[in-house]
Amino acid sequence: MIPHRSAFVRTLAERGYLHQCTDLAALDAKLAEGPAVAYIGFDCTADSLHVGSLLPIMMLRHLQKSGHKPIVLMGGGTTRVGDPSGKDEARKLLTDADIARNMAGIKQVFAKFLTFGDGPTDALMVNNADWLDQLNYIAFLRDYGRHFSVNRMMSFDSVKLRLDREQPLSFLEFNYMILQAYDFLELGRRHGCLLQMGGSDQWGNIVNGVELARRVDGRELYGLTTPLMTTASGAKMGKTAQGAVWLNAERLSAWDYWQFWRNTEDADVGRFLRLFTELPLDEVERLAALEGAGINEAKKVLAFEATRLAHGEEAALEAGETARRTFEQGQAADTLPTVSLPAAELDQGIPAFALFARTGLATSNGEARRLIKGGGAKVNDATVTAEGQIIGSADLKDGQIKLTAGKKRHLLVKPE
RNA sequence: GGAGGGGUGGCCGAGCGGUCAAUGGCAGCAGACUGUAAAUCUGCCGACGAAUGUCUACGUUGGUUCGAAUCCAACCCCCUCCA
Repeated sequence: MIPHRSAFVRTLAERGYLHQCTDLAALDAKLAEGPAVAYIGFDCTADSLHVGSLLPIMMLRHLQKSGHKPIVLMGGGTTRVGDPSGKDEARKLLTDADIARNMAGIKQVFAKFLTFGDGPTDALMVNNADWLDQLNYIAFLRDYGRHFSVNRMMSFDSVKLRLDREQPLSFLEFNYMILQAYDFLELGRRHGCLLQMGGSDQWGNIVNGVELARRVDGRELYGLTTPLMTTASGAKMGKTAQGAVWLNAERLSAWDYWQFWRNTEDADVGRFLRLFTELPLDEVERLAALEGAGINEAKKVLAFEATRLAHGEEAALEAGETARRTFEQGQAADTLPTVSLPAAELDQGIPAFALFARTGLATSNGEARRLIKGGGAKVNDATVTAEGQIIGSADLKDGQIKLTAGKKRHLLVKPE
C-alpha cells in the first residue's frame, strides 16, 4: 500500500474506517495540502443519536483533530422526505416543531465529540432546510433534474430492494437521493466543502452529489464511506434489551452505556477499540491480542474509553467502579441505578412480581412473573422463589434493597 | 377507470366458520455451561388475575351465524397487468 500523505486518510486507513472512496489518492493529496472542509449528514428523526451513528461521528472527530473543518449537516429539510434506505415502510413525516426539538438534542450529543465555533477548523452545524425550503420546483427540475438518470437511480440498492420486494416506494422518497446530492453541491458552494462521508449505504447518494457538482459547477468533490457496522455474529450493532443504545445521558445512563461496551463480543474487541476509542494502535494491538478470560481486561478498557468520549471521564470511571463492585465483588454498589419508593409502601410490603414491574426490570406484571418462574429474579442476591413473596422494609440492607433480573441487570430500591 | 392478488402478534410467514391468544422461523427474555463473550442445549415469549378465568388482538366499519382471523357488504391502503 502506498503510504498516505494526509494525517486524516492515514488515520482512517489504519483504524479501519475506510470502505469505498471516489478517488482516494486525489483526496489524500488534497487533504495533505492544508485544511479542508468535509461533511456528514444526519437526519433528525429523534432527539438524540445512537451508536449506529457513532462511526460517522468519530470520523468527524478525527477529521477535526487532523486539522480540518467538519460540518454536521442536519437533515431538517430531508427529514421531511425520508430516505428509502431499503426499509419497507415509508418513514413517518415529522412536524417542524419535532424537527427543531430533535436538532437541539442532537447538537448536545455532538458537543461532546466536536469543538464548535467560528475558527477555521471549528465544527459547524448547518440545516439543509435553509436551502431546500426555498427551492422552486420548476427551476430545480430544469437546472438539476436533467442531470439525474432515472435508469441509474433505479439501480441503486436502496431503490432496487424496495422494488424487488414489491414494497411501495413513493415519489417523495425517491427524491431523497436527489436532494441529498443537491446538499453536497450547496455545501460545496457555501462552505467550500469538498468531501462527503457516510455509511456504505450512502454510497449511491454520495456519488450522485459528486457527479452533480462536476456537471453543474465543474468542481471536483470526493466521497468516502465506512464499512457496514455489524457485530462479529452478524447482528446489527447497537441494540440492547432496552432498545437503541443512545448517546445522551437522558436516554441512556452512562452506566448502561458502559455496560453496552463491556458486553462486546470477543471477536469485535480489536475492531471496536480501533473505531470507537482513540487509544494508540500499539496499545490496541496489545489489548486485542489478549485471549480467553484475559480479553475481559480489553473490554473494560473499551468500555471506559468509549464512555469517556460520550459521557466524560468522571462518569466513565464511576461506571467502571460500579461494575467492579457489582460483578467482581458481588456487592450492592450504591452507585447502581436507583428507584425510590415511598417509605410507607415499603413498610406495607410489595409482592415481588409487582416490585419488579414497578422498577422497570420487567415491562409488565406478567413478564415479572415469568422472570421469577424462570429463576431469574433476585432480591439482595437471593433468588425469589414465589412470585407473591412480599418485599418490604424488612429487606432493607444499609437502607436499600438490591434487585437483580438475570445476570446483568441490577437496581437499587430506596425508601423516600 | 377495468381485471386480478394482497393487508395476521416487534419482523417474516401459516391459518381460511368452532378445539385460535392464533403453526413455524427470526428477534427478545430467563436458566444451564462460561469469562458480565460467542456457540450450544432447555424453558418462556398479548394484558390483567393466586386461579377455573376475564379482557384486548388478525387493515377499518357494519352484517350473517349459537359461534368469524376465517363468510358477506362498504370503505381505506398496497402490489401486478390493462386504459
